[in-house]
Amino acid sequence: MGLTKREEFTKAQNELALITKALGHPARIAILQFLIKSKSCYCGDIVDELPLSQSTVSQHLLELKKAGLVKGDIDGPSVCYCIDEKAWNKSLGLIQGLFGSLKGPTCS
Amino acid sequence: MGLTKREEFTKAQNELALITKALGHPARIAILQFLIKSKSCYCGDIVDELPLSQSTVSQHLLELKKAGLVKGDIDGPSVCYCIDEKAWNKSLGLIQGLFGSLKGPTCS
DNA sequence: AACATTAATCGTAATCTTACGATTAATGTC
DNA sequence: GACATTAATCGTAAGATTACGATTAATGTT
Repeated sequence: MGLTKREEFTKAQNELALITKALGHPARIAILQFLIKSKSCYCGDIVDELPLSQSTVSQHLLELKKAGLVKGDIDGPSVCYCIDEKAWNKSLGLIQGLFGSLKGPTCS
Repeated sequence: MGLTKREEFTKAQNELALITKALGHPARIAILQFLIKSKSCYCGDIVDELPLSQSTVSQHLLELKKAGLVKGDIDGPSVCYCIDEKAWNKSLGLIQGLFGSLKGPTCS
């Protein structure tokens, strides 16, 4: 065992889980907050800000990229990481869809 | 290595990550959706609905409980699992706080 | 061309997660 | 009290995640 039964769940469930999973680490929250507050950013700037090594930050950025939250534009020898605004808004929509589907108490 | 450096991040970052991490598995999304759509629910009902064993569902429910999204009220030999509405709304607020902090493009 | 800078990737180790079956604990029913 | 039902917990196996240092690849600078 030890492997998630993704194929047993719906595409929508997997999609939402992929996004929230990417958000499920404090370092990745910190990276996103940094990208938002300091505008356009290089991996090196994030490494300077966070208590993690360059390779670890690079790995977290890859997670965020796989979830679609972030995109990286090559800029010379650097890569400029930015929030993918379209995906960002869509992701919030998916999350709000889940939270908003609760209308009243689920039990009394 | 192999262990998240939680203490290096803020309490708020860890709190948000705990919630999103709990949401980061399709089975747990499915469980929450089931609790919402079918109102008050027992673990056994969830087991019948999902392609997972009783012990695995129990484990996922524990994850959701640790994140505070769900609470379990003992009802005879059963446990009635419900969305913790207060925590639910607070969680959405935290997530919206992150998403809403993006005002414009992070890079051009 | 030689060198510096930047970030991805590789290799590795520790730990966590996911999943299951089996067992146990708690409650209710006969 | 014996038995059934419900769900937690235990034990275990496979695999994923987190983290690091070292290396590599790509680009820019001298």
